[in-house]
Amino acid sequence: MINITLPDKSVKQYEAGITPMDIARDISEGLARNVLAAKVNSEVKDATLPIEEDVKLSLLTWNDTDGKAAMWHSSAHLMAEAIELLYPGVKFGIGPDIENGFYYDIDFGDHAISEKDFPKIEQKMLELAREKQTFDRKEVSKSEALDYFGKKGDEYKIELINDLEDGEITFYSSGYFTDLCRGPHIPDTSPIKAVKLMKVAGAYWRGDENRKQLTRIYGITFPKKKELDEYLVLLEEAKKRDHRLLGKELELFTFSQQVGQGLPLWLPKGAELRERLEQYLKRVQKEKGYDQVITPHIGNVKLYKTSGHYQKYGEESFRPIKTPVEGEEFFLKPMNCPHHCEIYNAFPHSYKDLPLRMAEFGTVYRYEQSGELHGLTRVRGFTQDDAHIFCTPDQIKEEFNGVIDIIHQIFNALDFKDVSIQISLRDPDNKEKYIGSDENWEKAERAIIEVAEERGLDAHIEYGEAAFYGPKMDFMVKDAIGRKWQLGTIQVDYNLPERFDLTYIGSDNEKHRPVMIHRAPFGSMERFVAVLIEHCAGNFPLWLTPDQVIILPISEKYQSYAENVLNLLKKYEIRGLIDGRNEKTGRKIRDAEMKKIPYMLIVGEKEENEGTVSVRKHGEGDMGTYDIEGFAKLINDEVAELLADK
RNA sequence: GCCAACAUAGCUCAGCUGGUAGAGCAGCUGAUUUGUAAUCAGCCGGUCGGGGGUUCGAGUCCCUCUGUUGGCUCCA
Repeated sequence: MINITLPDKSVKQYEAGITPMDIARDISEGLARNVLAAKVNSEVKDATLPIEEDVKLSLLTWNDTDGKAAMWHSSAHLMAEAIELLYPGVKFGIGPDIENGFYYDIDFGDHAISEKDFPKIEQKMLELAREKQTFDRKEVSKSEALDYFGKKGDEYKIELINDLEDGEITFYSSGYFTDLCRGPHIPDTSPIKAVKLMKVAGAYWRGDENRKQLTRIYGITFPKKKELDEYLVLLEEAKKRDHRLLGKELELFTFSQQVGQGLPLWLPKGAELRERLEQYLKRVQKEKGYDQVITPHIGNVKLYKTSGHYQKYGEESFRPIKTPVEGEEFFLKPMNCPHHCEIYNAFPHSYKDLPLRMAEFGTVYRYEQSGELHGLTRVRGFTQDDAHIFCTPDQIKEEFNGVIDIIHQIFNALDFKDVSIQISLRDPDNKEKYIGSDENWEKAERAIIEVAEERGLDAHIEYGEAAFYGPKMDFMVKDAIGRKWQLGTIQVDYNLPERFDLTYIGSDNEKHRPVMIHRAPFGSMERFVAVLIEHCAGNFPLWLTPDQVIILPISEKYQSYAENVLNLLKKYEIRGLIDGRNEKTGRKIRDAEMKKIPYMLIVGEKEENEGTVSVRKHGEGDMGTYDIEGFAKLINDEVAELLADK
């Protein structure tokens, strides 16, 4: 007999060789129907594999991430089977489960596949799923495996097998389809009740752009049709929040073919909003001891040879600009740091000057591959809320703390509640890759980890993800519908101080090398605004939104009263406009709601006589009557609350 | 850059297998003077992304360029 410990800590005894499926059946028939896989100790396995010794066991269902993964991985096999039946002779790459569904990379040979083919593949998958095909695991020797795919003529699988050790190779067969696969899989295909293929895309074999591009088909499956429908609704919701759509509707920004792809044009409302963000950050930074600087948009090629960027990115950048007479070469600046290093070098520095914090909303230009461009999130010209802190190695910790304060403060003001952090450190097994002394790296890495610990930040460490010039800390936010975005960053840099020969005189009257910290709380204004739009679905925080109020006179008779109200509100620093159109109030309200203006003030005879406004809040409705001062206080209190340094 | 799809009025879209462009909204004009999510009527508006080809005839078929979208690769 063996002891099986279940998640509720209860222990059950069974004959050795029992399967998780049998145990599920022993617990309840209902559970058995829902079991997709099993977690045996810490490994996820097929629910049909026998257990021979004492283990901890969790039975995984659709409610478990690992259960979903098994289902989706099995769905990838099911799709492959359907495709193999419909398009004989295709060759298969890899087909894993992903966060939302699965994909399979397939070489269709000369046959071009498109989304038009999806319905027939989906139908075939459902048909096969109904056959309740089991996933049968089989251990095979390397030569058997090579023999099978050799006969099939699938060079991709052969390449994969060649990278595996003999003895660790398993095949899974379901219905007419056999695949090289580590598993685990669901017991049979019956839980796959709803299938949706999402998109086709090209994907390089093994992610290598020099190798053949396979056709990747993405899909997702569910145990209930209803869940698929809900998922599609969620996708619709994400679509409605798309910053490219809202950017156009709310007149925030646009693009022009004439100006060039990836070069955003900020419209008045968008520019005003962005300016407000910048002013806010500037104010916070001023309080925290930053100095604002301004540098030009181009820099001599020599600057980038010194910084090393020329050697690294020269060929993949925009081509240099040449002066007509001297033939001198200049590059559009791809980052601000080299310019800032030269500002540092303009004067000698004492240790007493440090830390020196140099901030600039610097617009930079980077050549991005055309296929990479996307709305405001990936562009060729953008403005970083950049700053460089020049400090001693001992000051790193304190400076990190200061930057984190700023980041928290602004995320808070913008209603990003769910913030997580990635700390990227050196690959401990590969220290030669990095510039800078071992001692300095250790000091910086320790400082970053300590800061995260002392502040109790939700941080995780990634080894080997540091830049070659220093460790970094990246800030991720989760938006209102649960998507993760990478925003701010803080990076330690030992490289540029070296390359630009930055020094300060220490208390020992000797020259020392400062450390540089790059930091950008928003990252780029463009990307940040995009994320903000999607996060708040265009309903910006009151302090930031282009128009805070719109005054809706009931008829032209009340136009002058509306103007009086607007002028009074201006005195309280409240931004607004009047909808003086010859339209019915219902229409004006509707239009104001669509423009997502936070407050609507309806004024007619009653209000004019009493010197009041009738307040309607966006998305909520009638709030009753306020006098002007009372309303101004309502607005200003709300703004103060949002901007309070919590 | 690569794979695939798409590109028709300012916006959202219709236009079957090729016969010479249509709706709603927006805009303009007029009527209406309006009380919490669309008042009515009329008018204006497109060399169907650019170029080339097939055809008696191309928005529709083919090639090519540009751009957009979804991925891949990349991201100082």
